[in-house]
Amino acid sequence: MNTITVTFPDGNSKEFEAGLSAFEIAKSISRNLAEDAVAVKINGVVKELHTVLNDSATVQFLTFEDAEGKHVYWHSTSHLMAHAIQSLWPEARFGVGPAIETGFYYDFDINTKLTEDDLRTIEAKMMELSKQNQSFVRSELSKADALEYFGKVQDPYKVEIISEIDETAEAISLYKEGDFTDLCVGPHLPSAGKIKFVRLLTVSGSYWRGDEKRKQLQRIYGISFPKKKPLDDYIAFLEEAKKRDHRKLGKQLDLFSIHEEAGAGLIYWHPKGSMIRLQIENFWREAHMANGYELLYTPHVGKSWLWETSGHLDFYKDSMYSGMKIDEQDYYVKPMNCPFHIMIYETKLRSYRDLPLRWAELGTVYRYEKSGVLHGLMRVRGFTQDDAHIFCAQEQIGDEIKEVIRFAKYVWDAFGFKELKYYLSTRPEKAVAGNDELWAKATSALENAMKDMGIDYEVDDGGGAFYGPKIDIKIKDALNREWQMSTIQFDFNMSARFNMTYIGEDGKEHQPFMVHRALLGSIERFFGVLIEHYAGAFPMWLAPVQVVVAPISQNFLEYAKSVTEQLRAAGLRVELDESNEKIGFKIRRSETDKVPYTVVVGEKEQASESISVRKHKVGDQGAFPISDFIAKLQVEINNKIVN
RNA sequence: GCUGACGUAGCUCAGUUGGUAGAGCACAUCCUUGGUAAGGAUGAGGUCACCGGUUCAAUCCCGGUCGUCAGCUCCA
Repeated sequence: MNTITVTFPDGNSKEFEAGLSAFEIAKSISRNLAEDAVAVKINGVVKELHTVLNDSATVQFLTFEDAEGKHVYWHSTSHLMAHAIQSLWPEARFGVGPAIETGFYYDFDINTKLTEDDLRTIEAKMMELSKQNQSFVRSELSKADALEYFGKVQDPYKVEIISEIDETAEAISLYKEGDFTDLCVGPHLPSAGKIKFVRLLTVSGSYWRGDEKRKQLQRIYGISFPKKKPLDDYIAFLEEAKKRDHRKLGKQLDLFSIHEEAGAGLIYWHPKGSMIRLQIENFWREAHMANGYELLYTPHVGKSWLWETSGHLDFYKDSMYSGMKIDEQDYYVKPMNCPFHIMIYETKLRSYRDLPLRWAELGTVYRYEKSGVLHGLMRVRGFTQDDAHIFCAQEQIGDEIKEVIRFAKYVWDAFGFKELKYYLSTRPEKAVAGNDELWAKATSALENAMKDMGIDYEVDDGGGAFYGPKIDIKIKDALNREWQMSTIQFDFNMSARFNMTYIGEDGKEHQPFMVHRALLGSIERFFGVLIEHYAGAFPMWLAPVQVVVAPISQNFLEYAKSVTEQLRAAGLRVELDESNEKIGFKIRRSETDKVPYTVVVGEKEQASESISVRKHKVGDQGAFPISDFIAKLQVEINNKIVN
């Protein structure tokens, strides 16, 4: 009998008989391991649990806790869902059904339009099938046989996929689970019984192969878990996200509105929202001035010459607000600020001594976004970019990029976002501007800046804009969701089209490098993310109302007014609750408004010239002299403390 | 833009299988002057998104438009 050596991730190894399956090996080690394992990694490749080992190998058992294990688990769940759909609607034809980062989906073609209720029916069917605990069985066919098989079951989608597989490819694999057979590379769970808790989330349309010219199939998204607790946690997470939805909180807290009769995707900032925005902008301006930027203001419209020169009328006319005639000339609302900054650059002959120029503007732009993509503050038609353009000489690009990254980190830190992720996007196929040399220099400037700063980054090969490479920065919010916010992009297109130059040390004309960067992205979207991040409970420095003063009864209104005046004199944003309500009601109102502090004053406080302080979500803090309270709040504001 | 769902008072929602509507909160007035998350009474408030069609009659059925929501596609 042959023996093989199996090495485990912890470095230990053990002898086994050849010909045992990974599952049997797991069982011999621990019953729990065999129970929890969903797949196995043999010599670094993910395989099914019943894969037979004939040679010595490194073996790592994957459970649902591993990302790769989850992937297998969810992929098998998508098959189980397709199986359930096929049982319920036998005419169903299937597109693709992969696992995704959180869960899975499957695209399919059936005559019925599914509703939320149907999702519950499908879930029930899946549970019924799971109880049958059928194995996932792999089989392999030649391309011709596979085509014949799916031709016979008349699935045009699978036939299309198979017909595109390379002739020279090895056998095509199918997976059968019960009476459902699917084209699939695997790997899968040993059997469907491992799928214990399933939640189907949404049903919607999706284009076959992502092509908007082709048929729209129905797609169901779902997620599944081997235990109940993580499913409950996930549902709780979804509910928490729903509670924090900036559209809901924006209404509740009276921050902003959108008016269908006045135009979709256009934001109205209410007094409280405006106050928060003012704080954001004040910080932004001061930070820029303190970090080597100069501030600009530029117009909102420009003549067609500008947009012809910039190329926007060629590339983006469909998403520009249509032109308006003024004095027989076509003017367009600006979709970008860059051309305006360039106009300022070109008002005089620039010398290398002037560079780098760092010009920043909170520039409001308008872009036509398709009606179906608008989403609260996150995707709008009119928004204010926290834009800046850096014009510099080639030898300065490395330092400039580093400086932008350092500054971006500083700004995100101030808003309470500590975790940033960096992505480098390189030259795409569709690149039309710049030559090989420019792309190479700019790309390495971006890459080296991150390397020098010890920053980990991922590379999105070919993900750059057509006019230059870029770094994108994503942030993680309080619910661990990622948002793409900052972008640092080289632009070879504008500088060339506007024929920008500076006179170098050598007395000759050179084309400056142009870097386009936005940190917050758009103020609107940033505000949306901020609302959700803080769940509407803004830290003191941003809170539109920092303190509510609530007298116990009308008898103490005069004292309450005096307290309010003192707090306002210290620069705090204070509201006095003069309403003829009980203190309990006033407290409730300031709590639901998420005001950081509520100051209660009555007979006691008036007598001792003090105030009682209640902190949002925490409760009564007891009595303080007013000056102590002011000093404490000023520390909180100045240090941008997040509670 | 595409597929589907949806649009009733300022907000959150009931309701009418076709006979023009209701609650809670918010708002106004009055009573109450109360110590840490909702005191009481009364009142006002709606062209049932908009435009057409069918019908004796449309908020309800049909068509279109606008908008919202979940995705898809897109995002300089």
